[in-house]
Formats: sequence, C-alpha cells, structure tokens
Amino acid sequence: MSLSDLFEGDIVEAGAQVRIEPIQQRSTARLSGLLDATAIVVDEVGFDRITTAMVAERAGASIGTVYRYYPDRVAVLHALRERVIQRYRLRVARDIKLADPKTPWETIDCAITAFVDMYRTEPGFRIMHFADRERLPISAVSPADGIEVGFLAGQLAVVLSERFGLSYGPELLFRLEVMVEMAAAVLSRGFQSDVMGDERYIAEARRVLSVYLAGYYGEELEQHGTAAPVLESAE
Amino acid sequence: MSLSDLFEGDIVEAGAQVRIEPIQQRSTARLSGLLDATAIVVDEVGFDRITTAMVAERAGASIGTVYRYYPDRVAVLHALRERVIQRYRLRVARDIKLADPKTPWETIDCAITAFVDMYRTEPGFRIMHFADRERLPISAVSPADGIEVGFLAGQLAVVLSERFGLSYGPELLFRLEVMVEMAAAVLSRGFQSDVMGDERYIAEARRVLSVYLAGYYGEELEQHGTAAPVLESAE
DNA sequence: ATTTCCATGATTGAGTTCCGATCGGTGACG
DNA sequence: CGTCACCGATCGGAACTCAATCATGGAAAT
Repeated sequence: MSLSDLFEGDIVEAGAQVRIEPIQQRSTARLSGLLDATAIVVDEVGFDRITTAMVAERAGASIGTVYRYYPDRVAVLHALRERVIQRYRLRVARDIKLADPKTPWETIDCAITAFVDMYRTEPGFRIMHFADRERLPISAVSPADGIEVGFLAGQLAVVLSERFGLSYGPELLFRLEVMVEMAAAVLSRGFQSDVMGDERYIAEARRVLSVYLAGYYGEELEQHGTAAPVLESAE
Repeated sequence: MSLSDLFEGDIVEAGAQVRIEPIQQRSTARLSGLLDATAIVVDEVGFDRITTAMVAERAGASIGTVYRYYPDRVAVLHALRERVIQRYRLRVARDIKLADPKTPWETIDCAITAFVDMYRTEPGFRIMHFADRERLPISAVSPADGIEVGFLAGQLAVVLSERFGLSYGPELLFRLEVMVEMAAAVLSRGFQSDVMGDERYIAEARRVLSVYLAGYYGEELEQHGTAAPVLESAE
C-alpha cells in the first residue's frame, strides 16, 4: 500500500449515499454545488435548523434536485461531512509532501496545522466534530483484533510507517486513533470559545500530542532527532 | 464556594428551557418521564431521527404535553443533555465523597470511572458527546481572561483546589477543560466500537489524563504520593 | 467536418405526506 | 370550584415524490 494509493483513490466527491451516480458533466457540478450550499447554511443556521429548502435555494436548484442525489435531509449532511473529511485528507497529504517532515512529530504537526486552517477557511468544517458519527461507513476493520480504523488514523499510520519505519499494525493504528480523537476534541473546543480558534487550546493540542507521541515513539527515534516540544508548566 | 454549594444547588430536574414550571406534583413526574422517553428514543433511533411523536408515545403522553413543557423539539434534547450532565455531576460528587481520593489523580480517576459507568447504564448518555453544543448556555465566564468554563471543569477545579491546594484560577480551569474534552472524546470513541466500551480506549484515556495531570501538578504534589500510572509502551 | 436528431440524463415545482407546533375543550388536583 | 394539567383534532410548514419538461452529448446523416 503506497501513499498515492491512499490519497488518490476515490477522489469522487459524492458521499456514500448518493442515489444516482452523476453521468453528465453538469450534474457533478450540481452535486458539489449542493454541498457548498449545505456548508454555508450549516454555518449560518446551525446543524439542526437546516432545511432542504434552504439548501436548494442557496444552490440555485429546486427541491427535487436535492432529492435526486440524496435520499433524505440527513444524508446531505453526512455527504458534507465526508467531503470535508476527504478535503482534509487531501490537504494533509499535500502539506506533508510540501513540508517534508523529518520526524513523526512534524508529520502530526502538519495534520494539526491543516485542521486549524480548514476550521478557519472551509465552510461547514465544524460538522466534523458536531455531526452524529454513528452511521458512518466503516472504512476498514483491522482483521487482527477488530479495531475500526478511521480514515485519518489509517492514512497517518501509512505515512509514519513508510517515512519513519514505525511498525504498521494495530498498536500504531490505535494510538493514532486516540490522537485524532484528542486533537479534534481540544481543537474544536478552541473554536467553540473563539470563532478564529483560541490559541491556547491550539497550543495545548500540539503539546498534548507531542508528549503522547514521544511517550510511545520518543526513544526509539532519537537518531532522527525528535523536535517534539516538552510539556512545560506554561504561563 | 464550598463543595455542597456546587453540587446541591439547583437539583431541579428541568432543563433551562422549560416553558412552565411544574406546580402540581404529578407534573414533575411527567417532566422526568418525558426525558426518560427521550433518552430511550435517542438510543434507539439516533440523534437526528427522533420525533416528538415518538417521545410522546414512549412517555404515555400526548403531543400537547410535550409542548406544554418544551418550546420545540431541540429544546427537549437540550434538556435531556442537561439532565444527563447534572446526574453525572451528582454521581461524581457522590463517588468522590465515598472514595475519598488522596491525590488529584484519584479524583480525576473517579470522574472517568463514573463516566464509563454512566455510559453503560444511563440511557441517552451518548448525547453528551454527540449533541450540538453550540447553543448551550454559558454557565460561567472566568472574569480574568475570558475562558468559558464548563460545568464539569468548574466543579473539578473546586474539588482539586479545596482538597489538594491546587491554586484555583484560569490555568487550572483551562487544564481541566482540556482534560474533560480529551477524556470525553477518547472514551466516547471507545463506546463507538463497542457498546459496552472498548477497554483499550478506556485504559488509554486514564493513561493520557494521568500523564497530563502529572505534567502540570506531578512534582509539586510529591508529598501526597501521586499514584498516577506511568505512560508505558504497553502491549 | 458540420449539422441534425434523439435517447437519456437532469431539472423542475406543484402536489402529497408527514411532522412540528397550536389551542380550545375536558379532566384532575388541592 | 378555580386553577393546573392533559388531550388530540387541527393547522402550517417542511420533507419528500413524480409526471412533465428541458438539456446534453454522442451518433447518424450529409
């Protein structure tokens, strides 16, 4: 499994729940237009006040068009969530390629920076934290012990094992899963008290993840020179 | 501000949004019955598929009764969320009284254990993690620097400062806020892959919080003998 | 190469169903 | 017996459908 396999597979914008795969050109534009509208409306009126009529109007489409592509109101939100995740993954992949991190920590730091940046710029990004996750399709099930691996964790696991030789396996996946959860929670908390993102929470998320990472992989990577900041009694 | 003030204040079951304060006895039973029904329905059909009709039927009440107490569908869910939080707080207060923790870590550990236990036994407890938090009334605003303090963090801050002399202030509140977010995220993740709670995530939540706590308050409390487990390369 | 043509995909929006929310009437409490 | 609690038919509006209409892009004709 290579990096390009992971990131360049299924670039398809459509969420898991599209009723009809778009065939003509214009319809894929419609589809993304619908999600663009959904994202804006979500930011405006919130997660549970959104109506299909609002989405349709914003997208310059009719109600019927919404239902051509999505079975119901909730499916639209799930599709938005998946697109946002997909975009985040692509962004992380790009950033890693550009930054060319020299340590696992720098890699994770890329992911954090991208998360913060998208929270600030990508409409509807909030949905990542607030949406109900229970119906998400399980992307992969680790055969060994049954840990369900999320997209992000699986992606980062590949990068970390390929670039830094961390052994790919359930432990790595599990730890990345934990890191993803922690970072998402603390960062989202930071954006709850401040729409531009409270820097204290962002800094703390970085600190927590770097310590976590160092705790598991700090010593064995000493030759690479881990640049992970030390947990200090700040302030 | 004493412990009893914090925990025994506002035992009122009603959420913030009740239309009419119940006066007769039976109506308070109705109110909690409605929330009981809501909790069960939330567990059954999920957060965004719930309807007021379902709630009414489950509670053995009519639609009108639901709207007598709550202005709209969303308010019912918020009320459930607040009741769940309230019950959790009381549970933590009780457990701390019973366990009589000797260290900050033992105190936090109480809170984690209570969280896990309530996830297993309290219907609708999932809502703590999944519900949209953006419309929650801000319980308190730290005057110094504007950190909004959640119920749980504020409560634990009082306990830790009263029992162990940690200095009560924005730093402590902030760090507890971070801990609450991290624990809730990782634990909820554990209940996502396993309805009874995946023990690996639970253990990891404990480990992460104990390390976090030790990082800030480990040394200065050596005389109490912190029992916080060390972050080990487990497995 | 250009135009015509048309099968099929895409869109529409009035119409249907269902759910959120109301309110006047009835029953129960104290 | 006044007031509080409850009910459920009813209304308004949002979710969702479907038959009719429009647009597309490729094939056939020239």
